[in-house]
Amino acid sequence: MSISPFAYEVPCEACPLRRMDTFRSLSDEELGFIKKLKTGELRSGPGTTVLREGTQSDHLFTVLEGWAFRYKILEDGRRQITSFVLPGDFIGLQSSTEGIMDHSVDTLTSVALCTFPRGRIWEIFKHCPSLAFDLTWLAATHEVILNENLLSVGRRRAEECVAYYIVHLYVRASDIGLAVDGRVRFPFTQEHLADAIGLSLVHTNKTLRRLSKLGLMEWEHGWCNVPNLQALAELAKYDLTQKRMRPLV
Amino acid sequence: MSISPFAYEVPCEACPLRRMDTFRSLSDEELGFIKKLKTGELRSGPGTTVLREGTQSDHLFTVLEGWAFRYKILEDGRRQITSFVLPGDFIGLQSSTEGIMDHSVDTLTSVALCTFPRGRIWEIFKHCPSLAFDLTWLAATHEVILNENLLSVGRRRAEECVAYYIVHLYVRASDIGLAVDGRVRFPFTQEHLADAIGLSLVHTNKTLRRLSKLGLMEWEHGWCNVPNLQALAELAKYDLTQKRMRPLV
DNA sequence: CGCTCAGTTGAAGCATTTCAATTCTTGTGG
DNA sequence: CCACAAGAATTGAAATGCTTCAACTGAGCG
Repeated sequence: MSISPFAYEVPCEACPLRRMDTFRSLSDEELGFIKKLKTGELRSGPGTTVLREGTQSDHLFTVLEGWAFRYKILEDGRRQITSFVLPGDFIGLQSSTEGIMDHSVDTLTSVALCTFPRGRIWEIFKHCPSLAFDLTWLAATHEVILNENLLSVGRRRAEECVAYYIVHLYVRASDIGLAVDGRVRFPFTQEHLADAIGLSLVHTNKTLRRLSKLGLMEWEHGWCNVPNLQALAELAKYDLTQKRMRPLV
Repeated sequence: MSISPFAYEVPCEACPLRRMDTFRSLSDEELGFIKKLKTGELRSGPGTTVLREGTQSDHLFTVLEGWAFRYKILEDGRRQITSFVLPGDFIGLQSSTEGIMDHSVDTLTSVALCTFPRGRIWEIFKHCPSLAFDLTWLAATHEVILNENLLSVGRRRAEECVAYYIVHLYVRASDIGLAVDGRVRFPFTQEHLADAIGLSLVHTNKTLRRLSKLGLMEWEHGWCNVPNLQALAELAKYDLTQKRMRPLV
């Protein structure tokens, strides 16, 4: 996985997201609008807390590059990762009012974020409905992810649970063009995975090993390969066909 | 709990939601817009499936009255309830594109829904940004609920988990004025609760009994009373102060 | 080259599930 | 108004999946 390929601020015309065919192309008007709203970029190294639960965030972010994750923690340290954040994701909107975050976001890799002032979000709705619609669509899409994960954590057993999450991440990353020779960068530890699926680290590890020995997946040195997605998805009792697609408008 | 207090279609001016002080009041323009979009009402008895996962829904709904719940099921019948649906909630938006639902919605009581054609949602964004903003805010609010529940299912132990969910529902229902003499209608079975928190029915039952004996809650004949919310919330390690509020706009 | 963090493994303990049976509620028809 | 059936709640006991503890191995880094 490359470190940021651009050394300083990116003009929206050259936004790396625009090159991904997962995202719809924008009209000149939309583009101009985004440019006007964009206040800058935030670059952080791995292991940085970008947003902290309980604090107020004056900015919303679009992820241009890198991996991060959203999570909540109980007072005694138990952590639940609610979702992973990949390029194209929008973060900061999922807060209660007044910009108080209901969860934290930490980076996993070096990350480039595009920043927008929260106070001006309203302008999007007022002047650029198509972008506002995208925003809502993004939120709805994220909700689909949360729903499926909730099903997983609540009702799947360890083996299904791990299998599901591997498939989920593998597909998501592949969809935005992060696969290289069928392998996808997994820039996180087994502990992160454990915290995402609500299992203990040890049991997650043992389950991973079992899946590996069955030849259903390989995850070494930060790269993951799933030779037969269909097979792993079936083990997870997960319907691969319900893939997310782009908005109607 | 009363059956629908209105026998036939409700004009938006008299919408029961408008009487709740949780919801912001609408301008004449907004009201007119909603009236134009509203295509009718859907009334269903308890135990009805309003939306089914995998099917296409041409309508979006606002809940005027009654309880329902969103859920997903695995092929072998294991069910995860992702959230309960109360008056003021919006359902149907949380679908993948093309209106294919990613989850189902069943009613718990008699329910009155206000219906909007999905195909015309775009008009809201185009012509009534403030309502579009509300829609997004609603989605973000729901995400907060999902996040907290995910934390619960994944990382809280049985006792905390049950305590959290009771508090959550009690507060949510109270907030929209459903509390009567400090008691709230809980029109669902212990099995529903079990499926919401990802525990077995038996263990949920035993945990409920324990909490009851501790005097932290009473739930009988479909009504729930929590004499000391703070105490129950503390047991759940849940911060009651992070209450949701209404949108900025 | 040694320190630290991530991954791995076995074994013991325990929370939760599953099984099975009984009681309590609620609604329905005689 | 009572008897009965069906659904919901309750309880004990056995089974098990997952967690915790503990120890070791391996990889990456200064």
